Amino acid sequence: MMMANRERLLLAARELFLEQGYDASVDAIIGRAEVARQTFYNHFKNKESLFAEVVRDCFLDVLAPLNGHTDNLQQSLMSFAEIYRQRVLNPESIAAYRILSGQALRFPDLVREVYALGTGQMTERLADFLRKAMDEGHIRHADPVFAAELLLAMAVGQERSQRLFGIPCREEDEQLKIKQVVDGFLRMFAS
Amino acid sequence: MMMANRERLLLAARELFLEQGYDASVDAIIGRAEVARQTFYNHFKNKESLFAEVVRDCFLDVLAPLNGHTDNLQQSLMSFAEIYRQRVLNPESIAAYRILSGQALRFPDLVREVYALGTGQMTERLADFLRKAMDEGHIRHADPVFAAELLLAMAVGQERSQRLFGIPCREEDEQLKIKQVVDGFLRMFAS
DNA sequence: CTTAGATTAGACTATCCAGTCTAGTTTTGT
DNA sequence: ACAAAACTAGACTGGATAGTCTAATCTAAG
Repeated sequence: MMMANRERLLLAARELFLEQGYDASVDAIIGRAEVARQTFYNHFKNKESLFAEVVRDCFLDVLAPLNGHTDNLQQSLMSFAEIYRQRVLNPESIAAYRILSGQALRFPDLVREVYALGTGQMTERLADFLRKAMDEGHIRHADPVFAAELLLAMAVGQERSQRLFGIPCREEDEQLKIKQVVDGFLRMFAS
Repeated sequence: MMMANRERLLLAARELFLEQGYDASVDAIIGRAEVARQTFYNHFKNKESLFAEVVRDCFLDVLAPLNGHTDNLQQSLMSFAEIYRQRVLNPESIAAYRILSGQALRFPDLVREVYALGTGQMTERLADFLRKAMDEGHIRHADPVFAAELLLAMAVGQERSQRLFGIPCREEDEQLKIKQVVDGFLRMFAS
């Protein structure tokens, strides 16, 4: 059962880090995991290494799928944008973003790594997809990375900031917003 | 000279909070301000009230000017976007964003207030401007708040995230990027 | 000059925290 | 069954921190 305790610690730490940030104490974590102090240090070198492991997990959940077909751009991009928004705007992702950006000075390498695994990879994927669509003449030729970053930014709009800062968002028609964004994007890059 | 010490404390606290977040210690702050411990507590009830005051200052610096003329939309929006980017992406603003979002759970009211003063007001101004442009037929009618939030998001793109996470940004032609964003935006909302 | 308010240095309390260590108990593999 | 590994509770160290308090010094106004 060695793994059971390790998993309990990871789960408890994930919850507490997301709630309280890196300041969540080791005492609190072992308390929630219902595990002895020594057990914690059997499984992890120190608090930092536990944090690194938790954070790596969290940010892999951001990756949104993108079907490779460029024949129906509007539909592909809309379903991509919808899933991306879900992944990126849910409370857990927001908390992870908050904590990670807050620790960017303390753990610069970890934070860069995790960003590369999440948003970085997502940008690359989308850029590849858009490059293909450009080559096939569905949209105008332009820097695909620029276009990808632009679409990602448009898809989340100000909502990430609002959620990060605890601003109550006016509820809106999710689908309509996504359609407006994608249609607008396609009009920007119409060939 | 009573005010001198207060100002020294505010300045030192601003520097240290931006560097180290809310964890910057009172000792460090009075040390940098070269002021005695008791003096600190003469001027501020506690650390939290100093933090609130510092943070309110920082976020007022975000407001970007927007000339009221809708006759040359491209030019107005480009100069607006340029200044907005400068204000929002400079290292101090990034640090402020990091700290503020990190303290959103601890000081929810303060954080909401400061967001409303900064980005919130900026969104309103831009939305008013766009509404006017819509009414005058320069761009298509649409929800002006949605359009404003979209333009703000497009103007910063992924760069805020990259800077928050310490990702080295590929240097690009600032002006070209701004032009592409504004032109794209105008094509989206062409009447 | 005198006095009141501001300032100084620094001691002090009370709390919290990460990480180590001890000693006794349970689980696991063989 | 037995030994090794894992676990438990909890004490302990060393260090940091916010805020209070004291007593001495400085400054400015009357």
